[in-house]
Amino acid sequence: MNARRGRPRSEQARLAVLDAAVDLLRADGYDRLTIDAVATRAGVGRQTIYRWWGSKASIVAEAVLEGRISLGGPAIVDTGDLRADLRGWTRALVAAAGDAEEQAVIRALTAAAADGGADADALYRRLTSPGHEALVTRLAAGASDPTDPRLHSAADAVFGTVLYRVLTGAPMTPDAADALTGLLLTGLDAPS
Amino acid sequence: MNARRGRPRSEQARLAVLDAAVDLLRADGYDRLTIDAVATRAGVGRQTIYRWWGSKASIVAEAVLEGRISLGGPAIVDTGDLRADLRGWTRALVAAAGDAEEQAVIRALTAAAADGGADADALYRRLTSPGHEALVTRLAAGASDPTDPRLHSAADAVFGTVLYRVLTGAPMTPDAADALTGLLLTGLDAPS
Amino acid sequence: MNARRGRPRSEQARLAVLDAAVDLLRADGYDRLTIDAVATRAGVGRQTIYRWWGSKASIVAEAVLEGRISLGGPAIVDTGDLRADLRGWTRALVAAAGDAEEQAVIRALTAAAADGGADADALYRRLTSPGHEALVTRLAAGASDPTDPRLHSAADAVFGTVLYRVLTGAPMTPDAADALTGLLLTGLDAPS
Amino acid sequence: MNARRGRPRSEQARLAVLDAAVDLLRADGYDRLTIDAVATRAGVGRQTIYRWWGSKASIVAEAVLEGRISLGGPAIVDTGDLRADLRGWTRALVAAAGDAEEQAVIRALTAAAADGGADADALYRRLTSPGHEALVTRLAAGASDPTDPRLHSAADAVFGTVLYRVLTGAPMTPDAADALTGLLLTGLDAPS
DNA sequence: GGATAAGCGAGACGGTACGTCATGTCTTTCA
DNA sequence: TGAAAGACATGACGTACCGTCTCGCTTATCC
Repeated sequence: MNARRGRPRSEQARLAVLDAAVDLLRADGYDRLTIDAVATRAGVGRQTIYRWWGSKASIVAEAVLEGRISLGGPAIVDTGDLRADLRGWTRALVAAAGDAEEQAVIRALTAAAADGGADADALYRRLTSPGHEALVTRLAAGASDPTDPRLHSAADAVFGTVLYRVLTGAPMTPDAADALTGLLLTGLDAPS
Repeated sequence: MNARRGRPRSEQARLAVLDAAVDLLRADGYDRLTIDAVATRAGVGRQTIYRWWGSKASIVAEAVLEGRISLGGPAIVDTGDLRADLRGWTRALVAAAGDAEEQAVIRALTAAAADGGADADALYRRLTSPGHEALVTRLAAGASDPTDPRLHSAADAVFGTVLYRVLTGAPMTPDAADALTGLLLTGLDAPS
Repeated sequence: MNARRGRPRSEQARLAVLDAAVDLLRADGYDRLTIDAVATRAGVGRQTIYRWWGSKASIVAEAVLEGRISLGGPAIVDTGDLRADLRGWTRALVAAAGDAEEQAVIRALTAAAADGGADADALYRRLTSPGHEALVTRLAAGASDPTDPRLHSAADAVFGTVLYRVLTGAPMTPDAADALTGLLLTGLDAPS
Repeated sequence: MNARRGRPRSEQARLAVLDAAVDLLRADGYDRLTIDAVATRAGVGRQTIYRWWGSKASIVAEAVLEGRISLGGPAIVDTGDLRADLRGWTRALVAAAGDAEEQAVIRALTAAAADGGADADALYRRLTSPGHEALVTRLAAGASDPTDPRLHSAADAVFGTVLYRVLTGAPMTPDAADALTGLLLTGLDAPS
């Protein structure tokens, strides 16, 4: 019986907005991403954006939720050799963070989270949590105590370091990546 | 002799601008900090700001350079007990980062660095480097090899983690601080 | 087989629209009268208005046609004394035009006629013609030549003057009304 | 001592705005005259218009004050023959009011006065008063009593009738003009 | 000590984007 | 098939800042 009255929301418009936003974000960065530009590029009325999103951050958040934008790096494999798996994955993450376009996205989203409205931090959490969770899971699989809270600390340290280095304009080198994984894994090996 | 002709730059105006910028930054955050507002609050013509700084980031950078804004936390003491010293300092840093106003500044400057113009990353480096250097120095003093590059990695991890947790809206707890220092120091104890 | 297929037009909706339009017109004036507001107040879909009227002016025109809005002043009596009848009626018309709400309607409809779409002048004619015709009829009853075209000129002069004075923000006084009727009746007494 | 500080108002911009407004008014009518369009055509920032005028009506009012727009018809001559002079002038006024572009202006300004903000009626008065005053003066020159208040009533009747006929979409014919002047002059000849 | 020069507060300039409002059209469900 | 609901693209509104450009005034050095 209940099926909402009135014209239903246009899925086409929704997708066009998200596409346009991601394109412009990659091309120009977050601060030069304007609602006007998104609307124009998407071929959509400005009011439509305000109706459903209301802010740049909301649009980007939805793009993140749909997986159009992510920061997790590649998936983590489990070969049984934790040290090798983690080293490889961290190197890959660092390499991704070294890419210019990827960096633009990181900066854009960090800016969104930082200058941020109410939902901005949630956005950031959503953005990094898939990779974060995957990392914790892989660490737990190789750990003596899979519930050790230090696993989360280690994962925070990995993402935090990558982010920090991007923001200082000095992205990590593969050596720095190796040093970090070594440090953290050795630390985790010891009892807390 | 050449001692520049014309009216010299007004130190009073310079200070008023920096004061106003810091006040507004703390009060409203970086994105709501406008040149207009700074000029008005400082009782200064807008052109004067453009003449000497040219952008929001430049003003904030100068405030950082003058020590009006810093992110380093307290100074690191050296009692001979590296573990205790580092644990105490990290807890203090984390406590500082838990303060609402301090958090506003962190977010503000992160936003500046992230959505960032040309000088933004340098600004960020300048902002964190005093604390970063002090941390590396203290670590070196207690390390078997004071030139170990992993010292920098550890310092990056500390600052990166604090930053990352602020951005996700979940600032670190004292326990998380302890876990992180334990992890890193244990890692550093082992040979690379 | 019934003549008209489908759901018949809702008389209730039609009346609600006209009521709402007149209310809003009196309250806010013509320029602040919006289709949106009429639809909302009438509890009617916007499309219903576009289907049957298509413009603000059309709605107002229908309200005029139904006598919900008029500008004619009172009815003209015929006591046999043309001068007295006309003088009394003109005074009444002028008094009506001095009323604030009545003035709002006059201004509203004049605006409609002036900035007007295609039908606006027709609206204006419909609005004033009942009073105009009644006035010509009364003049004809007292005139030596009931077909004298100057009767229409005199009627135009009466309505035009009232309108003009309202628009200049200086509504007529009873004395001015008397002066005008005197002028016109004396003029009509003389042969053309 | 006092000489206003800051950049002085640009006369060029002011003139460009007035020119653009008059052009667009003549071309499109008052309701299709938008601030946006005026700014664009004048090559002026929108804010500049809002700074000095704040509304369409204010711009038009200033154009009227500067004589760029008027409704008075031609000047009234005084050949000694009042009847002939007035008949000629009224015919000219009616002829002018029959011109399509002139009519657009009349409608535009009537709309402005009618849907009108605070200053709109003053605008209308300013618009018609030069012609009105000239007419009263000419009537006074031929009248037995130059202070007769009926002279103003007659002038109001002339302008009011012309306006009314334009608004009803039935502009006056030369014959109607003659009828009106005849009516009023005969009325004025008789004692009040 | 008068000329020259540069910085100063003030404030207007042409712009861009904002977020809101109303328009007229279109598309759904319900009666 | 009419009517309500309500989303759609469009475009003007008035505001806030942007970065630039005159102004008159002030404060310095230089001839």
